[in-house]
Amino acid sequence: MDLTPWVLHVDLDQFIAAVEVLRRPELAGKPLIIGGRGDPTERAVVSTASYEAREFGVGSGMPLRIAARKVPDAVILPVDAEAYLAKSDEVMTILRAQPGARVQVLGWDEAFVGILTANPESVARQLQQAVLGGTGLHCSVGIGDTLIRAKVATGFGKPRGVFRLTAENWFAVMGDRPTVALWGVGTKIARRLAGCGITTVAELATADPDILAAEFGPRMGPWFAQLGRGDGTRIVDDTPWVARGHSRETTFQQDLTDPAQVEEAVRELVDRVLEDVSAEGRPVIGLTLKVRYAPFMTKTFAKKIPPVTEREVVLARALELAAKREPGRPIRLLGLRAEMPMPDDARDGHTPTRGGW
DNA sequence: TCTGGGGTCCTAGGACCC
DNA sequence: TCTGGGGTCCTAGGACCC
Repeated sequence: MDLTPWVLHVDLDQFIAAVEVLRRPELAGKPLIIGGRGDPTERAVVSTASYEAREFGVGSGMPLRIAARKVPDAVILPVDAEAYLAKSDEVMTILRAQPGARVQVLGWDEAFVGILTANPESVARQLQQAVLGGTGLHCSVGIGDTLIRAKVATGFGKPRGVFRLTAENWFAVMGDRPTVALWGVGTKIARRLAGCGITTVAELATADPDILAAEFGPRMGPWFAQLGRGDGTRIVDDTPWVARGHSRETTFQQDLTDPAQVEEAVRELVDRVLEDVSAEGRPVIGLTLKVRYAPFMTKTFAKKIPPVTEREVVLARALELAAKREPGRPIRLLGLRAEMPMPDDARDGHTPTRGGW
């Protein structure tokens, strides 16, 4: 037996839509859009669309209003975060129950599974069967010799499939694709890379490290080159997640103009944020207030503060931040983020990634 | 017809200190 | 009169992901 450490990336297919169909089987096969409070006349965006709705060009992040216009027959449902979290927990429990599996959760609907095996495809199929049998949900599995390759592989397995991406076939599969196909490269970075003459994954992999460092800095430069090669850690880290902070945001259906309204909104944000923070018993050591005046105009105000737990003190600090806004300008969104102190041992050793593990 | 809400990490530039 | 060099911390903003 030739046992090798493999990384499997498990990604549930159209997760949110699938959970809704489980609850309401009559929705199966219909174009389904989940977003906001389920009211397409409100300011909100699409969280997930079923494959049937995606046929019409609807995708996550699209304004609900526009999505509803594209698919007049769509069933539009409100986001039910608690239901998705509960289903997600079921899935993760099943994954952890697999013999020898180490599980690193990435989000509601995806996780890395590290496992020692001679046949990763067979393990992948087992995982799919276990998840389907236990929850009724289908998933795709990417197999890789690094986390990055496993994550990227999943896209080629969707839906309900399995795909393997390793050092052997990385360049054959990914080399000619645009850099934006990589996990962690969005449209902005892709454009800056193109400005350096780098448009494909293969070009990024062999790019001059000095040029990348000059353009993106000492950490991100080397990181992007590594990304182009698919290289990186193969260690699935199952240490429990410690949140760096918590935030709450509110988009107002009608812009706020009255200062008293703004103060009331800040008050409410503080209370909502503190619900999460105090549940963990950690003090607040920093606040960031986000103010959106118009669709493309957002300002943030940040302040480090001595560790504090009292609501009244946090509120006073938040109001100080709010006082820095442009007075009299209509506000479309307010957000408040509270930072919390990290245990010393949870700080270090992280590979630079954004919004990831 | 006009962009949610929850996260993470990186970088530039200024303040401040020695 | 003129402004080094190194370090840290903080703020503001950018980018990405699900």
